[in-house]
Amino acid sequence: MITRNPSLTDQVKAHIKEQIVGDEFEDGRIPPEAALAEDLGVSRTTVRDALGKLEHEGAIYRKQGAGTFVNKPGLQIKSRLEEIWSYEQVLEEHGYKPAVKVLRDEIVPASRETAAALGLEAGSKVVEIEKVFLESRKPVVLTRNRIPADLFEQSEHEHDELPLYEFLEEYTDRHLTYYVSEIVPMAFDADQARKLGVKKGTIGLGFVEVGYDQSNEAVVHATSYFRDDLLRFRIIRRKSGG
Amino acid sequence: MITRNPSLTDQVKAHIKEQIVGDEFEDGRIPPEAALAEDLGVSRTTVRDALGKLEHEGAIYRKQGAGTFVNKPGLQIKSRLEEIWSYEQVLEEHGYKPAVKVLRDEIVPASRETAAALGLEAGSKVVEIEKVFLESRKPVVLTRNRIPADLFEQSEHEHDELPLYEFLEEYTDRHLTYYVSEIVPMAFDADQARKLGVKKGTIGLGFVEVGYDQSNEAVVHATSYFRDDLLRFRIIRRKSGG
DNA sequence: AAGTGGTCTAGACCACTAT
DNA sequence: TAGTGGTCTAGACCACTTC
Repeated sequence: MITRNPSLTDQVKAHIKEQIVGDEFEDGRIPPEAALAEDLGVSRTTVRDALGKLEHEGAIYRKQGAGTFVNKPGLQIKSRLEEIWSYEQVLEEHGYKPAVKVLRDEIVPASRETAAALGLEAGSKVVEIEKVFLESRKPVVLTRNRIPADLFEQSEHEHDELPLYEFLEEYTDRHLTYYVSEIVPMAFDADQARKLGVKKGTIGLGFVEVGYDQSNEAVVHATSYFRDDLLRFRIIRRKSGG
Repeated sequence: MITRNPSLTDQVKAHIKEQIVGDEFEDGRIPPEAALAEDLGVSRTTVRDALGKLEHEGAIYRKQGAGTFVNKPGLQIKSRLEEIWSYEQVLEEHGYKPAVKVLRDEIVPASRETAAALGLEAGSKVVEIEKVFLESRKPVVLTRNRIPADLFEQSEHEHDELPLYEFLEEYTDRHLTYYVSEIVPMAFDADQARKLGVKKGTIGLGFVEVGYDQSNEAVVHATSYFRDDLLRFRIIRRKSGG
């Protein structure tokens, strides 16, 4: 199911990113687009697409008429909400060595919320997987994923400790492409608190999310809970977004 | 300080968006890019850029080889974190008729946090503006903006009830281009609770943000607090982002 | 005036989906 | 196999910053 090599644009992006983190640009000034294009033997469009991605993730900024520059503070932003795709990765970025523990993995009838989120009949069967992500034995993240059971060809599966998108590609023909996430501040209940290793009533963050596949169909209803003392999310908000 | 007319791309985007919300596409299917380009008399690149923006904001989705389609659920997502640029706008999207009240507007020495966030000497003067946003007399959002005082040519200013980006363009030569926001779940203290019209200890969301201008300089340190019972944020998280 | 990023064009070819 | 979106090219002109 794995597809083609990285696009030219992504190769150019990676190449420039390397030079940025290697601090190879004088005064944080990145060469003109035309020069980059010629040096790398690609069109200016390809260079611009690559720079656009780097700008979007905060690694560089551009000033019309002036040039393109390294954004040093932007490079240091960790756990950007828009870029999260697996919690192991998030914890690694923080310098942790993450571990995953599967607490539960079973087929249950969908709750009303899950059925609504996934567009299922009430009471349809879903696979529900509960995991905690830990760093040096301290729980940081608790997740509950619910996936329609009929997406799976076989009812048995291993590897449920994999990141969800890999798990889905392993056992179904669905590819997660995006999530819509609701951000919920909350006091943890007894169950959540116990699994996160904190006292009941501790304040933390929750996400209520629906994940969609390549055909824009809802494939997963997820709820996640985070220890605010160990992990805090950031986001870059841009004017151009609207 | 206002500049040129909307780009062709943005005009095309607006045109297609109109047709989408007007439900003018059969079966939610949007015409091929080549057809749109010819009909509108622009290049396919321009059409693609416009469609790319619409896809990014969740209004459409594309399937390679198959076509481009209206994303009905995506159209209904309100208060998307990435797109927020003024809280009046957010409240309007929710069908509220927002009001703004300026609680405070004064020049004070920067706190340590503010000085660090803005790269100022400790104790430098900053303009601090505190506002609440209300809907039908209920406070929903409380914000505190701190701007270096020496950005202002004159020490007096009116119109401090304007959205911050308009206020800055009115009185300084800085344009806000993006924010880096940290998301903080919290229990409101007595002061916050009183100003938001809730009980002390009520759980809500906070942002701690730094806003940057067109030259990537920090121009505002903002802290904002939200009533979770009246306003909840969402975000679209994409795999392509990384 | 020179240099740089921003927008736009016209066209080629590839990868994938549907039938 | 036909049709659609995805990638890439080469080049033109504009808007803005810098000197």
